[in-house]
Amino acid sequence: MPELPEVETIVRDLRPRLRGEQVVHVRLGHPSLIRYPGPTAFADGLTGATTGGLRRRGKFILLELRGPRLVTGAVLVVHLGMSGSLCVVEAGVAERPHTHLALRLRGGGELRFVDPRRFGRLLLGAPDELVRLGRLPTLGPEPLGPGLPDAWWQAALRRSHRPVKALLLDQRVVAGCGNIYADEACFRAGIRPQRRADRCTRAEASALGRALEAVLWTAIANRGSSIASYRDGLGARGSAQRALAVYGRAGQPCSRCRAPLRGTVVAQRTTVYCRSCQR
DNA sequence: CACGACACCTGCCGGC
DNA sequence: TGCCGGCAGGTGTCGT
Repeated sequence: MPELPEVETIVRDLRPRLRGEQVVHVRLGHPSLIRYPGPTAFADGLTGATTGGLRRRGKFILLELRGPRLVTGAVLVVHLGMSGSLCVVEAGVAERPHTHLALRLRGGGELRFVDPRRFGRLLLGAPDELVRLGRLPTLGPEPLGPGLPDAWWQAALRRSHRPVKALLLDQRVVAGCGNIYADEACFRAGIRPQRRADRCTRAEASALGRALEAVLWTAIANRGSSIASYRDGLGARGSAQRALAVYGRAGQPCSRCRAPLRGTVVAQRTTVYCRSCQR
């Protein structure tokens, strides 16, 4: 559910509400979401900690923390999985089902992580240490910010025999792209998702990189997609689903050529593309 | 090593 | 109305 634009939206919304707060109480839900350390050390480390900056890395949310039981550089790491949401509410607000973490803050707010399917993850520690311990994956570069140069995309595609879409979904290649924006980027670049990466021209590789940047920036400007249960950091629905060109539109006319969009499966994921606009 | 298949969960939607 | 199958934005693990 949440890809880079959704996670970015949540981080932007929550950042001002989390800076310089103190955690006065911790409540955990299902323990299996706590991936590091164990639930007891996790709760103890958070209790009494002071919050700092909030940032995004790929689809991960990182909240900087300082506390008596925390190593320097410690962060609370949150991955939303397919169905997770993160928001700050007033402490008195009724708790939704599947709330797996509630941090009561001295200022009267409460940071809540809700995740019905429990595909999400929570970790506590210094990011480089968590990677070294094998608790966090090594991620590829961020596709936004300065953006990745054409030569980078050309090299990445040339190196792989996999379908272009499989590359876009691989977080070790580039961090943050998921199923929606992989399809959207392929459409915008005029490349079929199932096309073998190393059979793309250099111009197509460059176009793919620029297309991914464009669809991600557009989605961020729209505050993320709002398919199904997505909520941004304020608990409201996003609006980018109206802007999607292909995702969720199998059988509907292509916005560019009016031919019916084709639904299929690529890299084990539902995929939609236009047979005439994408080659 | 690189890749594909599958497992992990609950909720929701459409069809019968 | 109610039940059931199918499907969902992600990723870790296992086998080839």
